[in-house]
Amino acid sequence: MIERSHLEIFRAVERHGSLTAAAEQLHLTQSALSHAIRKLEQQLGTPVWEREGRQLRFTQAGEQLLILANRLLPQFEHAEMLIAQVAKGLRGSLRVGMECHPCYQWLLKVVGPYLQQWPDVDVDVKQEFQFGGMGALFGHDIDLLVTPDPLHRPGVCFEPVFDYEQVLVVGSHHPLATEAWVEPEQLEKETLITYPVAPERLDIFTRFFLPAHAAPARHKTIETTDIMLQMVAAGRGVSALPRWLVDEYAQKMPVKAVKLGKTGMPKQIFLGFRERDAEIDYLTSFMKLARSIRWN
Amino acid sequence: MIERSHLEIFRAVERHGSLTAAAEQLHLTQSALSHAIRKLEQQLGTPVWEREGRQLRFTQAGEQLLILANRLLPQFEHAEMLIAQVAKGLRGSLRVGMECHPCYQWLLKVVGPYLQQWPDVDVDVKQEFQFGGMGALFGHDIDLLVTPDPLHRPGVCFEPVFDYEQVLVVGSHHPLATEAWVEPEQLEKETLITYPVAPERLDIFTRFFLPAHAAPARHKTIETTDIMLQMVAAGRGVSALPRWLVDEYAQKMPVKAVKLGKTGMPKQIFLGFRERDAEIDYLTSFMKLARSIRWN
DNA sequence: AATGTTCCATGAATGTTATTCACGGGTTAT
DNA sequence: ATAACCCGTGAATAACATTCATGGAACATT
Repeated sequence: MIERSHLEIFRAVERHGSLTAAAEQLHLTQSALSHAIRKLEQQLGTPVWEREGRQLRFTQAGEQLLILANRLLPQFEHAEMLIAQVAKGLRGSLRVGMECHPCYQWLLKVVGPYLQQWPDVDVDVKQEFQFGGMGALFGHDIDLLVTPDPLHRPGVCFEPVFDYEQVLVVGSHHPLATEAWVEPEQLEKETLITYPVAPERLDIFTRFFLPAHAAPARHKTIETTDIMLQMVAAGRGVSALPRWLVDEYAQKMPVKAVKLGKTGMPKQIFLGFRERDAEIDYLTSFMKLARSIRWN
Repeated sequence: MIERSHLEIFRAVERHGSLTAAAEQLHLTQSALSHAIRKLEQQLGTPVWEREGRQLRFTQAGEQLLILANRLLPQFEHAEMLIAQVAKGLRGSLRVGMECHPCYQWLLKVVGPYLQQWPDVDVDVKQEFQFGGMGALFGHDIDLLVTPDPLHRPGVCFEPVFDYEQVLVVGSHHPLATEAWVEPEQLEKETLITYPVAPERLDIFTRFFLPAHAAPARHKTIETTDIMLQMVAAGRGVSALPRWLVDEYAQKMPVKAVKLGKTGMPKQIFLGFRERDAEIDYLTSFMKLARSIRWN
């Protein structure tokens, strides 16, 4: 009924004082405006302005329309600007899903510079998914998945963004602290502390204990990295974490990293994304930035 | 660019989940919507939704449009409702101009019931006009003029709304308080207190003193009725006011009304309005109500 | 698998609407 | 008075929106 064009006419008429002048600004003829308003008046059932000699005076209905125009038109224009930015890939929101607990520390280091580089992109981090990280990616709950195990499926791509070594963490005074590496059997009397994740998704089980048909004495789960390492420092157990993470904590608490097996346990973190999104600049840019972050 | 119709489509699609269902609600065909959105997408330079198997998923641009739709459409609808009421004369604002100081007391008695009767009409009272009450009426600064002297001109109508008697007010202990009426000469040693208005617009001068070639000893002006009557009660002067007003104050302070001349001074209050506005219900209703208010 | 249903996209045909053009009447300024 | 300006109106036309008819893709059912 009331269309955006009507509001445009009202605003222009108010600004310029006459139909003719308003028409010029709108790149239309005076006649077009006259027709448009006439029709609107018929629909509304009331005149919106009255001629007072040569000039127009808004009626109360007209005043209402004017208020509406001044309130809504800027919103239309703002939205168009926003969408134009979205279209150009300059603005958007990037929802990052995490399937790897300690990676959160790593992500924080990436997000900082990224927000600088893309001031109009909002970054949102999600950590729990009803149907797993892949489900979240397919269901468009997230746009990017940080995971140590890429589950290749049509429609999604994975790119490795960084390599690291998974190590055993022990308290500084632990007997194993001085070993060059540990074998599974050496941990059979230890308490293993992990994040609360199914064992089949923990490399320490799938790639270390199981192949050797060994197992730790006890298995505890803890949600946060800080508490976990405090437990380890207190000699209450051992854990498996990325070396770079342990190195950071080792500066402030008595923990030590020990190689898992003689050759160590190399791991990779991947970023997964929907194939379709491969052209979104602010998304690929995130991956590029992620790869460039170096760890000493 | 983004039209109201686009927002309608978005809202309907969100509510019903499919183009077909949305089209039905909007009394259009599915094809119409498809075309409309296609064109919008071309203009915006970005798709607004994507097909995901059988159903649609909004893109980020689409989400923006959805937010816009949910914010703006209710405003359009509200404005249309408002204007419909204005058109029917059920809603509006009534700006009342006062050219008669003591009438303010009277107006208050009318406005109360009126606001009850017309809950959607705002009443605004103005008391000062750059070009007089008539000028304000013509200039659309006010819609209704309360005045004791109707100045008939083409385009405006006046209707008497109430008759009263203008009387002299004196303190209860004043020598004149016991008189049945006073003549101009009896006031030649008195101080006359009036509102701050040009003498030629005061009936006490034009209809009482001037015809008798008499005048009061002094003339003071006071803005408010309360202070004026306190001065009179204190014997510091006399004044001319409507009888109904004096009667009200006489209950709480020692003042008395005395007839001006043997026959008294009858007056009328008129309501003036633009001829054009004669059909506005809430305006004529005000006058009708004003006439019906009785004074004991 | 084959079939039917549902939903959307597309292009041509058809209405419908918006806009312009041409004109006339009214108002203001010179 | 006269000219300049502004608005309203109606007919002609250009632009647009909508429908119709059709086809393809994704599900659901058999």
